[in-house]
Amino acid sequence: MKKIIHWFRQDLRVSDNPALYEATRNGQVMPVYILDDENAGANKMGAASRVWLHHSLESLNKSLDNNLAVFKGNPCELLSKLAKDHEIDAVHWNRCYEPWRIARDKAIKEQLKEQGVDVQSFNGSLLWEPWDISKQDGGAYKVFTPFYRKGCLQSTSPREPLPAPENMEYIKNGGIPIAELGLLPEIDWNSSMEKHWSFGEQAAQKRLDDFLEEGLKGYKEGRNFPSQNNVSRLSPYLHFGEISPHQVWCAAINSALAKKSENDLDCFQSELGWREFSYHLLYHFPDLPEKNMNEKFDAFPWVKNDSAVEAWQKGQTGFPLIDAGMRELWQTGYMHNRVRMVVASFLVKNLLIHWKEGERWFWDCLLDADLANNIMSWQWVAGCGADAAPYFRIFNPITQSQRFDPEGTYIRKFVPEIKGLPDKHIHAPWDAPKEILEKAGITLGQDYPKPITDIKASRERALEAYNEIKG
DNA sequence: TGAAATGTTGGGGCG
DNA sequence: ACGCCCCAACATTTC
Repeated sequence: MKKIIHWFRQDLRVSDNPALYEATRNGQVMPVYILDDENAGANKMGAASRVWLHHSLESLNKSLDNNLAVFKGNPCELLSKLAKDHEIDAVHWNRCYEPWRIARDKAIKEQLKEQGVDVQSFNGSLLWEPWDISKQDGGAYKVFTPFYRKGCLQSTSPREPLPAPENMEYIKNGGIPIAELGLLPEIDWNSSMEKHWSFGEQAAQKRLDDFLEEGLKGYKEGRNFPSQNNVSRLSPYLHFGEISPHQVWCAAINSALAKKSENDLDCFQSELGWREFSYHLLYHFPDLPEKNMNEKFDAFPWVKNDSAVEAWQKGQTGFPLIDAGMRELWQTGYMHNRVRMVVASFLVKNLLIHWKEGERWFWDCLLDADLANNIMSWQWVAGCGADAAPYFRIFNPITQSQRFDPEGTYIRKFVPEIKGLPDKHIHAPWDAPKEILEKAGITLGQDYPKPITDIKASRERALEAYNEIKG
């Protein structure tokens, strides 16, 4: 019997966990989690993510019959010491792909090997490894469609999920209580957010099942409407590995509805494909978090405007759809994808604020904050990323609102102070006739802000700014 | 995974 | 009856 540490990182589950599965087949297991704030640098986990992590660790610990050993500190030192103290034969983990984690893990592997400890790493969180997908000429794909269709879909199919290990034999160990990681905030802003979610592996499976039963039908169209329940809302679970993309991919293919609506299935799978694309790009272009993929944007005339940024963050821009989205983010730790695109376009294009500013806010507020996805998506919206939206594609927040929230259901949920406005005027209150505003009990500038910018003028200003760098 | 400007077409009102 | 204008409605181009 070998003695093996399974180091949990972004794989907080026991089913379809390749590294854990192999460990339990080969010996006794010490399950370990280490909160590493020392190596992350600028990419230290945000506040909302920490709340999610807290609850997910509690859940995982239960699944492991309270055998999860939790630590805070530098994983290299901690693992090295644990291995010595407990005469460990091997350390297992599932791979992570953020540049700082790759560098850290490489150093840890060397350290442990030097100590005579075997290290095994596995793929637990990507359908295709970034180094297995490349163009004919050997280079990395920079365009989504060929990456996905030629690269991924014509490569080997994702594996079938593994079962949860049975009859695990644990190696007892200390560690600290999860509460002592200090993941929950001192001021209680989290409990209202928590009401919107269930945490942990079983909750993830239930969310997947519910989505496949209720949301997948009509996904292709319905996913655009923030008041409809057609999106999966699996992103936080995927980020922390409470569910694997393999489990999602295979369950979707095998679901009852998949055969009936292939378009919906294809569309949903391609969204998982975008996740793969993000990781692929971050792996091959590790300076993406700091640098514009398109260097022309280094000369872009970004504007500094703290009060505009603050209005955006707090959902006080005077544009109902934007404000609804930003408040959904603040209140629930999540924002519907369509609305993410609209609020991002507004910040970057109508306000000319650097995408990094929005990226940092999302990083801190999103429960699903994920370096690869967040960076790729912001660069995509800003127009500086790989296969990005062309610079002249500027969302009109009013048109988007009329098109994707026609009855104002989503707006009324998160911007209740204007809920008395009729559908026709809820998208642009400043255009409503006086008597209608009065009837709804709204004085613009008091009960709800006047718009902080002129959409037509700011659009033209953005086009001029982009023209400067077009070259 | 846009929006606005510009171009084209065809039906209806009207002198 | 006919031509002219207007303007939706749709298509194409441009940003």
